[in-house]
Amino acid sequence: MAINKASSFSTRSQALSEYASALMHPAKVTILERLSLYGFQSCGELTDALPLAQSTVSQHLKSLTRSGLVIMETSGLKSNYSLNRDNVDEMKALLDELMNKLSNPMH
Amino acid sequence: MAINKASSFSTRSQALSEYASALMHPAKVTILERLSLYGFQSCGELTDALPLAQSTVSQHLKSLTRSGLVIMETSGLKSNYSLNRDNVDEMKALLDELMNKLSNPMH
DNA sequence: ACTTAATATCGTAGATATACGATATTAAAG
DNA sequence: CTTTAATATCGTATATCTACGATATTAAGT
Repeated sequence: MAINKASSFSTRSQALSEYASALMHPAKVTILERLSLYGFQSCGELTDALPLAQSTVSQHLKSLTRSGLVIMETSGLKSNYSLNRDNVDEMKALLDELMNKLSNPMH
Repeated sequence: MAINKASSFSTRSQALSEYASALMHPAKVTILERLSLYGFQSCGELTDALPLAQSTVSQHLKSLTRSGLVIMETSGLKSNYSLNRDNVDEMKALLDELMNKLSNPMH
């Protein structure tokens, strides 16, 4: 069991759910907000700002990168993370569309 | 391990993540859209519309109800589900706020 | 070369989500 | 009262997420 049925749904609702998964943990929301505010942040700066171990933060960053919302660039020893604005915009558009559907029964 | 650190974050980002969890599966997105479109739907109608077993749909409905986005009313043998508009609006406001933060670095 | 520092990865563990079939519950119909 | 129908719950299995400490990797500094 635990067969994956996600792929039987529309690509739009799949994309929506994948982006929603990127917001699923408060730490991830906070990371995205900080990346927007500061332009970029290293793993260490984010670890200092969050009540989580370095390995856990690195794990969250990997998950955000996989989701496409975040980009990593290395600079010497540091890894700098920043928002992928294109995909953030895409997420915004999908969420706006859904919110409009839910607010306005007229399709 | 697996200690729950979610409560160490702001109530706003916690609320956001909880609503995001309600969108985490394409089936849940589809259910919310159908509830908006049709006003209400029974478990059976939703099961007919989705490629999932009745018990799985019932489980998704329970999770959506727990999240506060959906309300259940029984009518004879049937359970009719509809959107909780107040909480949908709250989710919309939280998502709008986040999307604005992510689009516009000015706080 | 050696040490230090930043990050990533590994191993592990508990919690939760997804999925189903089988069964229980409950209301209506006969 | 028995049958039927709609839904919920139970039991179970797999997958994924969250979390950590320990370790590996890698770049820079000495």
